[in-house]
Amino acid sequence: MLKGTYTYEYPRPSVTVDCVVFGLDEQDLKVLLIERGLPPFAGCWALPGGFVLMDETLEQAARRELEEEAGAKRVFLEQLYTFGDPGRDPRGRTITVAYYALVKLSDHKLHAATDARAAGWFPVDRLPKLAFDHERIVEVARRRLCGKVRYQPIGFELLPPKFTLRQLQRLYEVVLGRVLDKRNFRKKILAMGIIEELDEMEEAVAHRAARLYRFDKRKYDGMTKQGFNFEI
Amino acid sequence: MLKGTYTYEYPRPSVTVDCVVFGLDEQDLKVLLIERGLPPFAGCWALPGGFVLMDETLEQAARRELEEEAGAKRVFLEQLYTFGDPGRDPRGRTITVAYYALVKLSDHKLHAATDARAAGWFPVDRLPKLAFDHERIVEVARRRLCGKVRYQPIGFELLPPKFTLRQLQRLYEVVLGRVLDKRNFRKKILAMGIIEELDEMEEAVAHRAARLYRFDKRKYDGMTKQGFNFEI
DNA sequence: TCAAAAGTGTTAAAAATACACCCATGG
DNA sequence: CCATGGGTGTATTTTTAACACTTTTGA
Repeated sequence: MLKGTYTYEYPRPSVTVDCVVFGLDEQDLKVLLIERGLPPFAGCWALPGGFVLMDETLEQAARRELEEEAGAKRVFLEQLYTFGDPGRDPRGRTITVAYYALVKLSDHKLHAATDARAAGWFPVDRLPKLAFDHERIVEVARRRLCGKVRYQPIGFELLPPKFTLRQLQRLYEVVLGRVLDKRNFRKKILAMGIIEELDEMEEAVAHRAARLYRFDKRKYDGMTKQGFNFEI
Repeated sequence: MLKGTYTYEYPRPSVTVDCVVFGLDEQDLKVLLIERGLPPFAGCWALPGGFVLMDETLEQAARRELEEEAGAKRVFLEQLYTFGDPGRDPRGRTITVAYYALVKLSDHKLHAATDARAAGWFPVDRLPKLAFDHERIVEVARRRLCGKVRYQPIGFELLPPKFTLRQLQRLYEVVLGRVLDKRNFRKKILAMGIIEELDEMEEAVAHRAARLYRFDKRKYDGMTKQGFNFEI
């Protein structure tokens, strides 16, 4: 991407991508934010993102930014919505294609890669003031996650590869914002037959150790072809 | 929008909107297409759409194109997805924000307004070859409609303001692609209490006339606030 | 031995499904 | 008088919801 002059017959907007990166820890659902170094909104927290290059797809742009700014590689990523109101960027008309990503906070190579700029995980319901219209973007992402988690098995993207049923239940409770009945939850999720019981137990807990499970994606894909529908 | 020269430090893509306009008639679910007059893809059928102007929102751009190219005003319109692969437009990098619209084919001021260019309604599962990646866009729109119609009362946007239960049922059958049980369907939809029974009957049919109903949006909005969830 | 979470079944209520006949109308 | 779709109820199955105690472990 050479800096130079590019001339067009009609004015064109800039196009960016922004990513709402969700992670789950013991306390809450969290969002990864980057502290902006440059104006506009210098010193303000913002979503990781940047300009779309001319020879990359939108998803590639989002993955590139995710890697450059958040150190996140090979994560679940899905297009969210495109925000393009005139005036959303004081520098001039900018259209941003927002994505949301789900990462395993246990993989904590994450903000390591964040070159020199401050990065941090913030509880999704106690965010600092954000740059641009990023608060609205996070809100749309939160709603999408809440809706989608119920009928697609994407929640596993927020957990380590091996997890307990309690972790899984807490995930749904946090994302959906309501408590679930333990026995009914376990019955339902196990009846689906898409999570595999392992011969391993939780370790180093100050109480009875829970069994570990793993999401069986191959089986899920097979069942999906047979008409199975995931639903919590 | 003056034609002239606009110069930037970095290259910028063009940004367009395209609309998948769905309508329902006695036979099928249909999509509105416009015959292209100019290259690329001159003579080919394509979705109505065009460039986003610098001072309008994306939705305004979509509504403007819908009105200019399809004569459709005040219709249900929702953002679908943004398509931006390099190479999807042979003229150069073009990112399109796709919308889908639902219109009442009974309002047939529709393709009237289509200035000089040919427009036509095509069955969604027997489309001609389309320009650009518009086939993919229609496919994404069809899936969105199929998913959304089940948990949001948007189907009514495809029917006249007063409709029979049979029409409503056929709508769901066509969109979902499967048959529904008449008695169970009527039971369920009436039990929701969001459609109002009118003192009017169908006219000029060669069999017993069916009662007309109307979607009660006020009531639906009220119930939604109380936690009601529409579901078919 | 205590605190903390793991694990486990049954019952009742609600929702979904399957299913068939008579009625009204216009041609 | 017949063809066409309108309109209606019940029984069965499935799904969901409510609910409490015993077990295991480490501190």
